[in-house]
Amino acid sequence: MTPTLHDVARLAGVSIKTVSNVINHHPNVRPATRERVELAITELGYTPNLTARNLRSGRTGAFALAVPDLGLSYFAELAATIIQEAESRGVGVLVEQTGGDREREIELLRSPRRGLTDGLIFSPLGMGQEDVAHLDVAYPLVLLGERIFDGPSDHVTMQNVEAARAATEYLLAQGRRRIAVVGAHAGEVIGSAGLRLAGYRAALDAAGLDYDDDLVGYTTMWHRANGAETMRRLLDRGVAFDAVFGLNDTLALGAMRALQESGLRVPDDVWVVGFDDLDEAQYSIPSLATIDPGQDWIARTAVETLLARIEAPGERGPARRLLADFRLVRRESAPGAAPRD
Amino acid sequence: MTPTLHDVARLAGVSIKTVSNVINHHPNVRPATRERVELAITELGYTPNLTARNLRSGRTGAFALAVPDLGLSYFAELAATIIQEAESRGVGVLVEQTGGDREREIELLRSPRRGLTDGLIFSPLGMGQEDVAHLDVAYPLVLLGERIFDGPSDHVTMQNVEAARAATEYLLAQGRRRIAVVGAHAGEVIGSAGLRLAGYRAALDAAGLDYDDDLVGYTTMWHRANGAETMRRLLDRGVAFDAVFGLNDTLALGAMRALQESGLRVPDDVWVVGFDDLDEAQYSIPSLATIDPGQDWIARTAVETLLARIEAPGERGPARRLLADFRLVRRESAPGAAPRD
DNA sequence: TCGCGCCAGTACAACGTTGTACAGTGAGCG
DNA sequence: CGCTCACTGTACAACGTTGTACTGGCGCGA
Repeated sequence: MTPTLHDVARLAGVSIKTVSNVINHHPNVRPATRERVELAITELGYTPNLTARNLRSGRTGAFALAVPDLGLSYFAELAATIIQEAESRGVGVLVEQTGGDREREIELLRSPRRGLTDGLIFSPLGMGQEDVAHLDVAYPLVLLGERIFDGPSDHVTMQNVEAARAATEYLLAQGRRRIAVVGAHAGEVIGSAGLRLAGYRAALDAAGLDYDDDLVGYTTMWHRANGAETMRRLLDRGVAFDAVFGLNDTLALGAMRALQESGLRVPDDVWVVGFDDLDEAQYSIPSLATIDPGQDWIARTAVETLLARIEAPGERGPARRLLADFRLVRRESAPGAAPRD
Repeated sequence: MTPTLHDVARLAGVSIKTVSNVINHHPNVRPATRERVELAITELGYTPNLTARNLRSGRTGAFALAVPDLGLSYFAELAATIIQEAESRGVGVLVEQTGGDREREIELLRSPRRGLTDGLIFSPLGMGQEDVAHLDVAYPLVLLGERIFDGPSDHVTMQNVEAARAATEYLLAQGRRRIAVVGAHAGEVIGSAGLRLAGYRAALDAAGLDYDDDLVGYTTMWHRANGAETMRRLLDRGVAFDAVFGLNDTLALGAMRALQESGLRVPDDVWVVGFDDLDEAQYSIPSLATIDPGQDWIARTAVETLLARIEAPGERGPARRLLADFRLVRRESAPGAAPRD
């Protein structure tokens, strides 16, 4: 079927190793020979068999990226950046979706399909700190997110507590006093929801304000629908608030939607701040103030770190912790002046 | 390093072929032997080397998916569905982004990385009908989208003309008479923009209305920003309209954004209909009426078709054309009664 | 003129797996 | 008792590539 080194070698009248040498630009090939071989290559339309090459070299030239769901804009944008970064280094990306399901995440770490790639960038959602041992795998692994800390692998993540605190402090500095939260996870301490809620509480504390659990809307998933539904429950409860902190942008957008349905106006009646700085946040009505958690940096750093591990096998070295810078993005939904620096 | 068949065989005191037979559930292995081998496998933590297996079998158990950009919600949702479908069949998906760039799309079709997978689902954006010959490749290929028709490969696509016509007819049936278009591509005949504009014109024709180019907003990209910007230009031009047909949802959402900035209200002053039925369209303010072009069916069908080709190599068979059903989704931005069926 | 070293190229093995051909054992049957 | 056959299991080759060790020839310096 498809031509191999043997076919090219036969046509060019040389050994297969010489053809291999031409392809890999090894020295010690006479120009005349090189030319003859190259002619044979183009004539047959030869392309090296990557599988065979991978078997020899032990490398595949690809890594896997495991995220909960590309339907969630945050992960879609993360994947887009990671794939682009990988592409610029000539590396392919196999994308896996876990649905945020703990069992599937654990399974995925040991899946035979890992053998198709040289490493994994993994953003768990269902697994938690108790599963840290599962991360002790034989291949290069870079962990993302805030479900598990101090694991055996490199970890690239964002400043959830600090950024959430900055968002809350911004609202407080602009005179907001009753700040509702949308998207908390009951009882969670670490994890994006837990950490961001902690940042919110830290800001309240620092301002000498009491934490009021009535202002906190709980949910499980972070889809738009959950944001809207959680906000409706808060409104039904009848507690007054003058601002909303959505623990991510989709929640905040869903919440804005529910606010508008109830006749409240953003930002006239209620200010809203989100978290993630999705592309969409710029174009919502009103545009959504949010936290840019440094996703581009995270994507780039995750790829760099993983490839470095892949290229230096053996040297385990200590696990690295890498933290992105964040930035408050002011927009119409929370139109205050820039905070003092 | 990682154990191989040899290691397992040595430990179990059998030949490597017997171990292979156990792993692949071949018959003619005595239960006692099987047990001994399985014990050795778990003891060593053996996993088959997929690369070697692929070299033998000529299959990789993965296919590639090439889309312009996962940052575009439409493609993110498409990729999510395709990956999920592939996963349910035990197949991996390598995702490539072309940026919609013609050169990169052509290059990608011949990239050595194709050798890492068994086939390709390809959604071109930069290539056009003149590039149809590039699709004549040696591996299984399923084409998506509306850039190229009657190519040598299977093609799964949607009813652009008919669906756009249905959207326009819906607006006309509800009494709208001056329908602006956002997102047209100048001079394009095929391609999503060209076909959907054709559907729009067909609806006008059928209603005995004249096509007015002043109502058509042109752009190149289909991002939210382009929708907003194009709408602003239409407004600046001062032509009156009572409805907007966004050639996709992101354009329509951007356009809604610009309408609201200008003080116009949706749907009180202007109705808006989009195309794609993104998740986001349900949660915008107001929610966006749109066309559901049958994306789930397209994703499922593309995977099925590709895997069928992969599993039946040799038999080229005629290229198949597969068309999804569409559906008008009424929402707040265009709140008419259901159209008669 | 001889010998050394370098260049060009070759032969072979190996990566880890699976298909094919074959060998040994024991049971069943005439 | 001997033959056949089914059942287990083995040895070897092959998938297509690249690293290693090697060979032959030529030029150059002593």
